[in-house]
Amino acid sequence: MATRADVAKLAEVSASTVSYALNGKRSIKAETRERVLDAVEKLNYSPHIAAGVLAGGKPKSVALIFPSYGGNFSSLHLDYVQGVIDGAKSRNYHVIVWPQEEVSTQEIVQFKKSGLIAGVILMEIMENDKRVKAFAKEKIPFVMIGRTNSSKTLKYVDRDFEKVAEIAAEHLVSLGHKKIAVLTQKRMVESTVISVDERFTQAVKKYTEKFGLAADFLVGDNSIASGGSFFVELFKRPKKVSAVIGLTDLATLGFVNAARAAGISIPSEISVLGLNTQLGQIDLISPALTSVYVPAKEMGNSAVNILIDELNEESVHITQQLLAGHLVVAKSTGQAPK
Amino acid sequence: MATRADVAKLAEVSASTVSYALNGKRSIKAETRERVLDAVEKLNYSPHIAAGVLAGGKPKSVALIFPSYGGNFSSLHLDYVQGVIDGAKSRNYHVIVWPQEEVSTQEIVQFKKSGLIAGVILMEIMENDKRVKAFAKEKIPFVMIGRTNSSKTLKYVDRDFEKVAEIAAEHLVSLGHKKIAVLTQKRMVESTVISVDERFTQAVKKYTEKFGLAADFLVGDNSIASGGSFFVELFKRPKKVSAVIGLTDLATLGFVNAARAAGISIPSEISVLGLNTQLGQIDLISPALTSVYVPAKEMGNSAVNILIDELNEESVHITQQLLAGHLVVAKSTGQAPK
DNA sequence: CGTAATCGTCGACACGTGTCGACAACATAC
DNA sequence: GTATGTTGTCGACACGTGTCGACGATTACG
Repeated sequence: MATRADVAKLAEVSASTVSYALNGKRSIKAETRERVLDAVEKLNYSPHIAAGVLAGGKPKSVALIFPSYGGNFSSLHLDYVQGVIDGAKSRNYHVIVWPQEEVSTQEIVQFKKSGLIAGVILMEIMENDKRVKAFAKEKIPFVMIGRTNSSKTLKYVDRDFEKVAEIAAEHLVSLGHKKIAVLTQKRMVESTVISVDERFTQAVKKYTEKFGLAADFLVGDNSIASGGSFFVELFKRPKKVSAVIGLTDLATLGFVNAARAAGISIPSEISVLGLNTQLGQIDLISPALTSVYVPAKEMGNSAVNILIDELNEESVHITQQLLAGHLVVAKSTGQAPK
Repeated sequence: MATRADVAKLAEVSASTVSYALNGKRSIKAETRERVLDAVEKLNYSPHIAAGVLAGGKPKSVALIFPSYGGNFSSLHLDYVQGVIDGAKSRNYHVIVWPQEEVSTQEIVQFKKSGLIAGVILMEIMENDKRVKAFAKEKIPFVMIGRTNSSKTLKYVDRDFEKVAEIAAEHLVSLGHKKIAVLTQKRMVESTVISVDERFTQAVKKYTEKFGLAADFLVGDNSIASGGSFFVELFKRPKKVSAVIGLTDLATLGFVNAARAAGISIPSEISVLGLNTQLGQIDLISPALTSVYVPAKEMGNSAVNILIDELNEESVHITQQLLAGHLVVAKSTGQAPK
């Protein structure tokens, strides 16, 4: 395999000149650089990464804690990871993944000391996350996908719950809806889901009020069965609603299925709008669900970019970012019945 | 950060003794090793990986081509990846992921030359896969998850289609079924799905015959709608079947939903058995689907173990492995109606 | 007791790169 | 003309580890 010395010899320059020609840290005559690049091409040279790291070069790798699979059928995590990988690649970084285990944190700290890792991307953030504390203590740069209430000073990418709620409320209002129901999930202990759900619920509360929508919040869990119960509960009430916002995938799906089974037409009798969902991406629900999608890939991409910006600390950068995602209007929402 | 020299000084031995005490490549007096290990502990020393690689040590990392997300809702890929990561970790290897792009292959070749990668895990194998050719040409060790018809001499982990078919056929026969239908997918061009589906179809053909099951093969695609069509087609026929094997997730789901909507009871009127599915893992289908699950994590785990075995080439090892996965009996299959 | 083999340890070197200081050539300013 | 940068290049060294050859100490064996 070709080394810097080989390139230097072929280009008839010194070894250090080759380095500078390649990394641009000192000025090199254009003609010389040409010669070097030609030689690089001819020898198919690429710098030995380990040697570079050892010699004090900054590592070009980022660690990613790979989520433990939670058991729902969401492709969310896959998209996060893909966003991170693509983002890293576009900036010439590599991604090293770790399983999400207790020991991993300690190992990453060591790996960082080894010089192979520049920073870390975390997902599935929990309240009082031990990893967060460990990385902060060791001063290892990290960015979170998601956040907790105590994340004020940390770097993260998260959903813009308020914006999503606003988009949703606005959409329904624009269709003439006045009374709606919101299908929420009951608080789950020690999970990232807690805050996500609470935040969404609060945001929806805020924006439905703001837009003058009467919203009824139903609490269940994220399952098909729960979706069916929502439907039953809703239609035995006297004062009916004309639209429903579902905050969880399975419950929303269950609701739609129950409605169809009961002969209730969507959207002519009731509109259904999904938030925080991946459902629309697949042909799983009928009619196709109008939703505000989770911009998962973008979030992953953004996270890794924030991290790399920090590493290069070229200037002051964004350290916290909220992404809403777009409303995709499909077949499940329509004009409110008169 | 502590280096080997620091450890050596504290343990009052030479630097090389520290190395040998840690890697066991030369015999060291037990008492000396103790001293070294104590010093390592005290200084929280861990070897600088990049330096090790540079000095000729074998890299302890494996590359994984991260699948491009195909758009179905399967968590299959997530499980593969998790299996690979866990397996690698249990053998003290790290996993570096690449997006599945044309350029990645070339980059991995370079990375390998850089000495940071020992081998590669491939998934989503296609016929005439360029990556396979490239790695074979460059003599980079790799293991595939999945295979093609021309994989005879390559290393891979794949599903044991025959065994799965046998399990399925046996289960239905044991419940007294005589006539069944099989829901298959039409050939898709240039995708890993081709061979998987063909292999399953052939295997099912073989074992239904072997067990004396009359099987009717219906061809559609993997969608809810297609599942509905299957149902319609099946029930307008004169000679009815008592059980159905679904080879794809969405079609199977569509079939079950259509049956329920039509008031056909599962399993008392018709049994449904899913192969090659992740469906049962989630509360998405009702009644719960009896299935032979894809042992995706095990496959990932196995693949990385085959790779690492090869790298260590301690002896002759398994180079090809077929995994069936277990039959999980749920609520969707029962005795054939008389 | 003498010789050979083995054990345990040490010192030295190579691996390939990043980067600092030095220095010649050249441009700029007065 | 001299004094003062600026540009372009080179040589040298450090980074931390794996491992080879050497060598004294110990053991085995006749």
